[in-house]
Amino acid sequence: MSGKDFDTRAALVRSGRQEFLEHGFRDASLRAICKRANVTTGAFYVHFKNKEALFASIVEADLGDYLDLYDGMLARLTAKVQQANDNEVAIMEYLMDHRDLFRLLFDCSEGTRYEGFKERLIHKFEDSYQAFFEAYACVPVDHEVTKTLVQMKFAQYCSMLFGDYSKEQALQITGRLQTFTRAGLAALLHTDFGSSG
Amino acid sequence: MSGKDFDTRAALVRSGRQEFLEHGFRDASLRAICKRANVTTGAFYVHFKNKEALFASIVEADLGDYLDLYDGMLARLTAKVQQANDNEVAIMEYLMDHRDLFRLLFDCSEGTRYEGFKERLIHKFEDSYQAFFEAYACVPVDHEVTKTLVQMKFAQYCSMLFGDYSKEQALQITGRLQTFTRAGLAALLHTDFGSSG
Amino acid sequence: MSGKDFDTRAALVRSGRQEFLEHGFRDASLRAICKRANVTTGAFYVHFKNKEALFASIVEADLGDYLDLYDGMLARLTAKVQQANDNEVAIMEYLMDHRDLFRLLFDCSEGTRYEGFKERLIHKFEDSYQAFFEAYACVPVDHEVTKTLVQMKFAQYCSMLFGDYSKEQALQITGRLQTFTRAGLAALLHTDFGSSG
Amino acid sequence: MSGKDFDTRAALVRSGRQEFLEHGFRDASLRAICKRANVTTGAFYVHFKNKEALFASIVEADLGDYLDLYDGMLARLTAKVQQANDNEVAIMEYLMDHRDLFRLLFDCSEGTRYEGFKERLIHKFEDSYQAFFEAYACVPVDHEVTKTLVQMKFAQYCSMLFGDYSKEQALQITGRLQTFTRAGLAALLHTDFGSSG
DNA sequence: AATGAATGAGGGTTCATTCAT
DNA sequence: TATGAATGAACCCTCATTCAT
Repeated sequence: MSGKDFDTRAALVRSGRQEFLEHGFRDASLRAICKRANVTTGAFYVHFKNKEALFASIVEADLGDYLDLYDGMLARLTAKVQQANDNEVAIMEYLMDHRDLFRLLFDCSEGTRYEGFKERLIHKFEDSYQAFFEAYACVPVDHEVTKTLVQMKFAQYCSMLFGDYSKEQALQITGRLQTFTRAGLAALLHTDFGSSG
Repeated sequence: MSGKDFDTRAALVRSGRQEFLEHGFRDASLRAICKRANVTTGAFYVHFKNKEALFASIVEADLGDYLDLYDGMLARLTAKVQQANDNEVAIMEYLMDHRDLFRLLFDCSEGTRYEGFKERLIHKFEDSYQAFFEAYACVPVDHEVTKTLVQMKFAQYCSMLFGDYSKEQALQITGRLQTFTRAGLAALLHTDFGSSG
Repeated sequence: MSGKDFDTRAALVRSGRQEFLEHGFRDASLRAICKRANVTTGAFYVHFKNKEALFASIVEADLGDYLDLYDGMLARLTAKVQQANDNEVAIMEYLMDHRDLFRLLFDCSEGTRYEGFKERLIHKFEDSYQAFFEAYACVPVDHEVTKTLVQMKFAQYCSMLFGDYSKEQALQITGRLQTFTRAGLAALLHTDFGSSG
Repeated sequence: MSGKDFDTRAALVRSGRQEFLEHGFRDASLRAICKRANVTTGAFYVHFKNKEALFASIVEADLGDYLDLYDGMLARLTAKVQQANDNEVAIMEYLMDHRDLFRLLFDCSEGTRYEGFKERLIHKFEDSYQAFFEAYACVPVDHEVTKTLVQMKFAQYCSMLFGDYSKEQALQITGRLQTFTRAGLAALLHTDFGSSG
């Protein structure tokens, strides 16, 4: 817990984040992470049990201490969906505020215990969407159609997450796309959502 | 030309396809491919110049001989988009007819010369969409919005490609989603596409 | 002994000679030899027991059937030396007439049973030179000096053998160098060899 | 910087030198080098980037830090030749003081960036000799004759370098051979070099 | 006589992790 | 806390040779 300790650990977290983002967990080299952090491999193992522990540490650092990753965040995100579809901007804002975190979890976690995170989150979204459809649709929506709609929604998220956008741009695009999504869903469900969402 | 010859090569292609689909090109192990095919590593090199040649062979076998991969297919696919949006089903059918091919190219080709295939294809789609919008939209569409729409469209394709659907199911879902997409675009462009596409 | 047989064997001998000359025995690839000869590896083993047998065959083909390599040729060559030093040109002519042979034996035979051929030949030369010196020198010549003189003589041979000279050029240079060698030896031995050799 | 560290590296340098001298760079096996040094293959790569780096390290260790290999040494050696031919002993002494170095560079460097070292050095010598001849000869000397003379000179060097001589013996033999060389050149050039060189 | 697929050992190299210091 | 040398398995690939056809 001394100042030096913190520096080393912080440097590893920083360089680990970069390497994992660039190459993914499996293809990231521990040596490269250490080299980028100006730290020896031995020092690494003082702070982290192994490569995966570094990944976990990065992911949890991004999450902050107040959030229980596995349950809390999914609940948090899906809760917003359940408030109907007028909170797209809120979700996008949340994702953009934890950009590296979601990039890592969505695209770079293969080989860690977080593998499949995106898929699990998608599954929650599917349930939420399906519930929403059952509540509002004048016409039944096939579950497989829902699945694909959720995939498309996640593609929208990822487009922002992995694109070169500022948070402001991302929110603006999200706003524009709400027109698209809302009209599309209205047609699909034979439901009029009104003008405000 | 003996029976045995064909068997080994075919076994390598089969096991290679599986391993590449499961782990991606880079993380697939040649030893594992050979073991799965009940073949020694030396035998592998009788049939293929190297690991990438196996990948190329699989990809080209899927393509068939009638298709020029790099130019032909992109042109072929994007041509369909340029015919407006009433050929979604045709595109989906094409993709589903070459399912493993596109799975490999879209998701498992990192480290091969096919790397970036999906991104290049997406870029072509962006151009096509943008051209389409400029022709039909009553309201200008921001290029960044187009990009995200294309990402969503590819998510739709991938949802079928990587999901557990028969071609028939995929086409049916695609049909249902046309309602969604068409209405969404109409709202976005302030354009009425009529009832048939 | 059929026509076809001869062709294959001859092709292997020809391409083997090239590959051995270019890479040496050890670093020459049997596959490359076969490929250059448009012959399969299997066919190779019909005609030759193994890689070394091809080398031996090449060397013996060059020698002709009338010459017993190990003893005969050494005797032949060293006999000339014993006739004093006025047969330099004859030796050079002999070497140039069997140029590939001596290139192979001198420089490309590592790993074969011919390895050390040059060294053995050099040793014979040393003996011959030493005997010559003992017969003609007015002053004793240290054996180690003899050794180096023989090395230099072989360097002269190799300079022609591996250089890009026609036989005529080689003989001409040899003639010029006789002036050098003779005067040098005369000074070393305190002996006057006269003007003709 | 610990004692163990130095030992391993030194052991690898020592065994590498032996293996390279015995088999040449290309045919030396890293595994064999490691085994001879009682070290795992992994340990090798702690100390050297790759096989060639070990070779370079050995060569540069032999050179010492005061000498710039590529330019410096060639200049150094050829400079001596340009001082006429009375410095044979100095050259020989220099070579014998860096015996393994020159053995490696002359005979074992194929496949490394030092490949062709001897040939380049020989070329420099040819230029120096030719210049010397043009300055002192009463009779023109054909360039091809010069080439062969240089080859013979190098044979003399190599005879010492690869023979089993002490430095003292080598210098003594060199002295004796000066008689030979000087008289030979005098005859060839029709020039009297006097008694001292 | 000829094929060419198959073998299995060995090539150089990289890896995450351990451990004496 | 930190070092960095060491491990040993795994990586992709090449080799001379064998053998069923």
